[in-house]
Parts: sequence; structure tokens; C-alpha cells
Amino acid sequence: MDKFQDCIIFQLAKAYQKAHGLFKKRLLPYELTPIQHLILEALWMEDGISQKDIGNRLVLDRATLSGVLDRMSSGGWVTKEQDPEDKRTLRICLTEKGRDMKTSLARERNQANEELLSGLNLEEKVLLKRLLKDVQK
Amino acid sequence: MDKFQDCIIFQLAKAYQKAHGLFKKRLLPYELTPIQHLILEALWMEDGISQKDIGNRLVLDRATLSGVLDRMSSGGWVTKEQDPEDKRTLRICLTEKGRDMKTSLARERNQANEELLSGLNLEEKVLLKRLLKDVQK
DNA sequence: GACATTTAGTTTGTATACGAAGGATATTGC
DNA sequence: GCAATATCCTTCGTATACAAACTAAATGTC
Repeated sequence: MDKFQDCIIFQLAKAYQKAHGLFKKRLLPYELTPIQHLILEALWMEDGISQKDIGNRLVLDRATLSGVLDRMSSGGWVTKEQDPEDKRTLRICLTEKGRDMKTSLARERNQANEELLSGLNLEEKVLLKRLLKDVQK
Repeated sequence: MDKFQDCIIFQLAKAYQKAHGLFKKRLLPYELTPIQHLILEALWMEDGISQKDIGNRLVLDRATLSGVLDRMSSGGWVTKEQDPEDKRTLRICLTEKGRDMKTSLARERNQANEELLSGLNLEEKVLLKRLLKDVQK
């Protein structure tokens, strides 16, 4: 019987816990959470996509997304616009603030990634990313 | 600028999300969550350790632990005993149910791990575990 | 020995997660 | 054309996470 330390699920949880905490601290001054940052990234790639699309691309539950987008709207990062073609659909649009902060926020993310991976060499970084993707298949 | 898909923090989050969801489903019939299972594992290794020790070994916040242990106590998995030597300390003890379910529950965890890692060969499994540990340092 | 400090746990407030049920709107089948 | 179904989103309930404030108990200092 393995010890829990040998359990990949445990190691994944703890590695994620560390990554999340580290990024969360970096984002504190912006009053933004890691998830909210992630949603901004999806919108920087394509502004005005529907809430459902965001969920699909980021693998986020719609129930979770509903609350997160409310808070982002209150925080002045995005607006929710009803799609005139299909009134069930909400299109999520960046505010000026959401667009303007792109450079600073992307830098924070890159730095958080570098900090997290500082103990790995380039080969290991590439490998880790590949293995994590494989696990999700 | 990388896309979010290249962000290790994102990939970690999603790999963890998958692992957690998979294990959670397996544990559903036992009315146990992945975290609660993890705590049982710590107790199978050493029964009667303090709440603080559990937190240290499993890297769990004391505020989180407080609630989880309450639910595990209600569920009949553990009891909380006040340490007579130091009345601040709670010693967490397995119930008969908690001890008896060890074999079945450990099997579920092993199967969840195998299911998660089914796409990787042995070398990759070892490597992933090592890289995840390195990231936490 | 009294008071400050530290330590173990609880409680509260906020933010994910996600199953399940509900509401509004589209679409389909006949 | 309308009833059944499907889709998009919200709400509710439960379970982590974790910061911050709080209680009770132990320890350290003088």
C-alpha cells in the first residue's frame, strides 16, 4: 500500500495549491483572483464571447461562472450584454479597465509561472506541461 | 505573450480538477470526499494524532480542517478527543468504521490513480510525481 | 505569581467548485 | 402552431480554501 505522499492526486492537489496561492498573492493588489485573471485572458483572446463559450474554453462550470462574472462585473472588469439574436445568451465584454490592464496582468502571470518553475530546467518545464496535458485527456 | 493554455498554473488547475472529480465520483458511495479520504490516510498511518499534526502533514489550513473534521465526526469516521496533557489540543481518533474501511478505500484511491495515469507509461508516471514534488519546494 | 506572548482550535466572511432544480427563451416534431 | 425538448443562465445547498478575529490554554519573563 502506497503512502499518501506517493499518490499523484495528492501531489497534484498540493502543487496546484502552491501555484494558486502564489498567483493569488501576486494578484492581490489588483483585487483580482486567479480565476478572474483566467477569464480576462479568454476575453483578451476574443472579446464578447458568450458565458457558455468561456465555460467551454476554460473548463469552468456554469454555476461557478455565474458568480465569478457577477463579481468581475461589480469590480468593473467586464460587462454582461444580452445577445439580441438569442436572448438566453450573455455576451461578456471587457471594460476599458479590463483592456488596459492586460499588459500588467499578463506580466504577473508570467512571473508567477517563472517563480513556480524556478527549480526546473527548460526540459523539465516542457515535460511537466506535456504530462499535465496528457493527464487531462 | 503565451496563451493561457501554455500557463502551467492553468494546466495544474485543470489536471487537479480532473483528478479531484474522478476521485470524488469514486468516493460518492462511501459518502466521503477526497479530502476526508486523505485525512483517513494520515490516521491509518498514525491514529490519534492532533489536529495540528494532520494539518502539517497534509498541508491543510486549520480553518479548513476544523470544518472537515466536524463533518467526518458527524459521519462516524473519527472522534475528537481532548488531550489530557494539553487541553488546547484535540486528538483525532479513527472509529471502528474508519479502521474497517481502510482496505476498500485504499483500493479506490489506487484505482483512481491508475485511471488518471492510464495514458502515461511507468517512466512518465515516476517523472510526473517527481516534477510535482519539485514544484512544491 | 501576574502579565505578555505564543499556541491550538473555532468562527466568520469571501471565493471557488459543482450537483440539482428552476426560469426564460429557442428549437423540434408532429 | 403548439406541446415537448433543449439550451443558457441563475439560484441553492454543500464542501473545500484561506485570511482575520476570537477563545482558551500553555509558556515565558520579570
